[in-house]
Amino acid sequence: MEEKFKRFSRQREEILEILKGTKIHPTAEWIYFQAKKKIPKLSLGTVYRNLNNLHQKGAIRKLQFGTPFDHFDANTSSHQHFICKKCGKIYDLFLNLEKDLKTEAERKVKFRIEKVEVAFHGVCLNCLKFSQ
Amino acid sequence: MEEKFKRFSRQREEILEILKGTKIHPTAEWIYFQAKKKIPKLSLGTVYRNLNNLHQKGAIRKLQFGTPFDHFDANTSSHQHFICKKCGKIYDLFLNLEKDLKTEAERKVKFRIEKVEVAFHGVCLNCLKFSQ
DNA sequence: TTGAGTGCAAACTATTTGCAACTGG
DNA sequence: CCAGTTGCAAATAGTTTGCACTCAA
Repeated sequence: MEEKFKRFSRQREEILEILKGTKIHPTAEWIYFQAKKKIPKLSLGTVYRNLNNLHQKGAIRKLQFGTPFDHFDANTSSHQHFICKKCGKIYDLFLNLEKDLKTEAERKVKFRIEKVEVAFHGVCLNCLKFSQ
Repeated sequence: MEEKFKRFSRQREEILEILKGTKIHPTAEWIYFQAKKKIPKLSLGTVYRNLNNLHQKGAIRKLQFGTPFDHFDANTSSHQHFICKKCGKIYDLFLNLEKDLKTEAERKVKFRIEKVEVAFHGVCLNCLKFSQ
């Protein structure tokens, strides 16, 4: 699935491994600093190039939550996100209604729907408890 | 509802009117060029400042669709978007499942959910017909 | 050998911001 | 008046890109 690239590269391998090993939906820069621990000469441009490459190939998801940063997610299976406006943390949700949403949309319009993005915004339990 | 500002300004009024009068979910620049027809001295910075202001007050929605541009929408009632990856056009959808989605999410996590964003990506009917 | 991939730095560009001037109440 | 708002231009900052070099196949 993720071997649609022309060639192997240690940088790309490492970037994908790091992304698969976290659930925090990191930014390019976070991935860059993690990967730099193992590949000290790594450059940020390479991280961006590979993330875009992986995204185009469908190996990862690229997410925007209204912050100035793009976030990345190696979990490409159907799930949703909750973004806490206090702490900025991004949580995964696994709701069953997503496919119904697609079905309902397809009943209303004759478009070819390829992707559904669902994002919830609000305040997470932790922030509700402690910062208010 | 939209009069939570400290003072009246012709620029902000015009920006909001233009946004209310379109369904294309325009960018700041598009609004800028439209408004400039009536207020020639208008600057792009003012457009951004007012759009952010209106957004913070809840008078408009700010949308990101994976393009480098922010899009704006004066329709703040519950609805979803479909973005065509061929022509870039943004369509409104009005699905009934959105509140169920919120309910299902609230059953799973004890977060305070304030906003739900649903975006579909794919190819619209027009592009399906004509460009393949 | 060769062209895909990299590191580096400069370029790009959407958006934000500082500041002096303006203006609405 | 005087604080909110503007126009202008410069700054910011996340991302992209050109180029010479490296390295996988």
